[in-house]
Amino acid sequence: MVPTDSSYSSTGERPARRRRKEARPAELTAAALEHFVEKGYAATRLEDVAAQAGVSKGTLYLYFENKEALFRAVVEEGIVPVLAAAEEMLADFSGSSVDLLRRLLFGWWEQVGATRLAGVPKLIVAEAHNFPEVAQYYHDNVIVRGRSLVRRVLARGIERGEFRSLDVETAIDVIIAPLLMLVIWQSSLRFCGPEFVPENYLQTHFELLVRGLAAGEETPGIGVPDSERQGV
Amino acid sequence: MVPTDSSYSSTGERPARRRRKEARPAELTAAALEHFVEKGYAATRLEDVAAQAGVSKGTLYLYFENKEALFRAVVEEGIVPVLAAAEEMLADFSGSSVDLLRRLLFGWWEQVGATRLAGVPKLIVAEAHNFPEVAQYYHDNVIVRGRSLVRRVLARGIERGEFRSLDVETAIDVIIAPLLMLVIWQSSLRFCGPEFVPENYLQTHFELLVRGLAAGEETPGIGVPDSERQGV
DNA sequence: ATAGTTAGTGACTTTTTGGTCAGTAATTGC
DNA sequence: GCAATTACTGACCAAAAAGTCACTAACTAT
Repeated sequence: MVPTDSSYSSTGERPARRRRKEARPAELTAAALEHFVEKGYAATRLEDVAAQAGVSKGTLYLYFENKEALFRAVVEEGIVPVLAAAEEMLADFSGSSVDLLRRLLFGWWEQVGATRLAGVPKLIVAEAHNFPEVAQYYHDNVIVRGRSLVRRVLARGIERGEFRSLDVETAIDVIIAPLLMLVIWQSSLRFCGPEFVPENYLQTHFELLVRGLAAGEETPGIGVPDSERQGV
Repeated sequence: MVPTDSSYSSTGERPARRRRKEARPAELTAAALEHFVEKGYAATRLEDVAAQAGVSKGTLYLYFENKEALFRAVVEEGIVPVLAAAEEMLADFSGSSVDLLRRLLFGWWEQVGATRLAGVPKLIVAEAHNFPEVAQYYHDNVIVRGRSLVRRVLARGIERGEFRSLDVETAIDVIIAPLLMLVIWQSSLRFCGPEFVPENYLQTHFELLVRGLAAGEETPGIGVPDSERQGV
């Protein structure tokens, strides 16, 4: 995010030039992610990215063929490992499905939502049309696998009689949507004041979900609106 | 969206030039909305926008001072009337709060989600940082008022004993998030295949909500996870 | 008809920025 | 030390797109 060696002396001369072949790519993609999320792909100037990473524009082109390659690297970096960890956690879990769902939601928040990775969904949403192949990559490696995680939790809960049976595929989307919206909000509209607490938001979402999924008696009024109901 | 008079003759000569002072601005903003949503603000070429509206670039500059003014016009156009209609509907409604909530969700879908206006949220999300004053306008005139609508439905339901009491402000966000995510998805990732039906998605969201909001006995397992519970 | 008004045009200028490369200096091997 | 290597620099180039304006032609009033 910031050049590691930023020891300006008080006289204002620039920091000594350093050769750090290993560290450059990660510093550049980190800086690029920040700029892409903040300003969008097209409005991001590579010179600014390079400057934030503490190098010149020419150096950026030593490590990335062009702007699009940098964009691909930003997206492809560091997303998959998180999913792998979650998949493993889910495989050997023995508690209730409600607990499992809670773990999934809050684990996601800690591993993704509260980190710099939270900017990626906004980036994908904003640039999907301009980079269809990157969007496809994200779809196959993040969306499909993420949906699969939720699907397994729902199936488990239904099988064990903890959740009522419902349209699983659609429910997955409804469960994930507030999570995505949370990070998208945070990385675009910042005027959700200090009274907005992500943990409370997640907790409310979770509570609504658990009650909404719970097996039990029918809740009245869900099917056809009263106003459109014909006398029987 | 498209030049009204697009009668090319079979010989390939261009359509006759027409003077249509009144119609131009709306046609230009409609074309611009499409391009902005599809490619993003910075990647949109004004020459393309003008061409799609059936005029030259010079004409665009007759009606809008510059690119940013065009962007502002796109956002400010045609959002408020929809909200006004919803506010009125809500004011004189006498049925159950569940029905009211249903009307709000599906009414929003018909009036916004299924129209070209559906692209605006993605546009705002993507460009909020580059146009803080436009984001502020959208916040004050759409977000605040939209949240207020949902707040009144929830307050009404709680007051009448139809809904349990809960953290209303946070619940509002959780209710709105899947709606926004729906239109954002649709205007960016298009690979949600033909098996994805927005109406089903809305119905599932609604059903989860109604059960989640319903007044009634406590559902176990919501508070502290079993795994973290100490013996009493 | 026809002179006057103004919507509309598109070639041109200006600005911005992605991308290049000849040169510089930090590091390594001897 | 000193030469060889190469990470790094930033002035420069070229392409793209915003923005301008002298000119054209559709409409209008008389």
